[in-house]
Amino acid sequence: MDITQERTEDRNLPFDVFARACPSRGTLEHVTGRWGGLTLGALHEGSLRFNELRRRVDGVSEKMLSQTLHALERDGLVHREAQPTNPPRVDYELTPLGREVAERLLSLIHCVEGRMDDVLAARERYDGMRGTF
Amino acid sequence: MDITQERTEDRNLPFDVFARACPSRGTLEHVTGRWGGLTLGALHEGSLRFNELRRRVDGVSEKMLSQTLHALERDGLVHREAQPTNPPRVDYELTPLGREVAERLLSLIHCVEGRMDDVLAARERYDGMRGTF
DNA sequence: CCGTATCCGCCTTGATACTG
DNA sequence: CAGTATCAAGGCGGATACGG
Repeated sequence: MDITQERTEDRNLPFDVFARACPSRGTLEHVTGRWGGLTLGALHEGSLRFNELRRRVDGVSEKMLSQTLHALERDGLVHREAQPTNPPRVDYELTPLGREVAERLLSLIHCVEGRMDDVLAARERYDGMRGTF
Repeated sequence: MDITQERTEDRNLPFDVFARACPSRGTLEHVTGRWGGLTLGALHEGSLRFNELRRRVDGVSEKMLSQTLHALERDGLVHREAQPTNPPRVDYELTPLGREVAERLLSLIHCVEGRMDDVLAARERYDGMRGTF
């Protein structure tokens, strides 16, 4: 019932991410978490319905997507627009704040994707070290 | 013995982060994981030794820091420099690739930190909705 | 000082079933 | 379609002890 379990970290103390009790650490984890980032990334391309999102983010379960969306909505990054029709239609889209965050996140994602061959090469070097030496 | 448990995701397929089997998803998780991001952030300020890092990143255990560093080193984001002295001294620092990634990550972190009051306000609104009526 | 090895509890996750 | 409820399983992460 409590959306996403907040623990000890969420008290109001100075905003130093490195400190255990920093409130922004929680939000950061929602954003960078396993599904949060991919969800924001998907929504950056435009408004999406629940099951569209589910199909787009490969591997996410209904439950996790639901939890993720609630957390992001609560943090003010995602806006939920429900139409009381039948069948129901619910659209999710980024808020202005969400767009800002998503853009920086995508910059990171693209950076990693673009340098992926470097990463793969580094891995082979690393693994080679331990195998032969 | 296998550093950081790689699962099904790590095959060589097209680099579409949204796909379950995308190799960059793994690296992205190392970078944005609970401790990966904070570790990169700390190292962005300069080279650090193991225990300096451990003190800097509040709440990380030896085991998790060790795992995190290995994953980042394997991905070519962090360089490990061991001096065979006694007592041993090991310095960790970002590689050029690591610096690039860390900068984008920090941009994200600072964005979230800077807008934290918006987030907190959004949360109060959200929680208020569910409390009353 | 710099880690690795082992144990173990708990939370996250995923599957399934169900509701509006 | 758009979710919530429930439950079992296992991996993640912490604590501890030990090794180089």
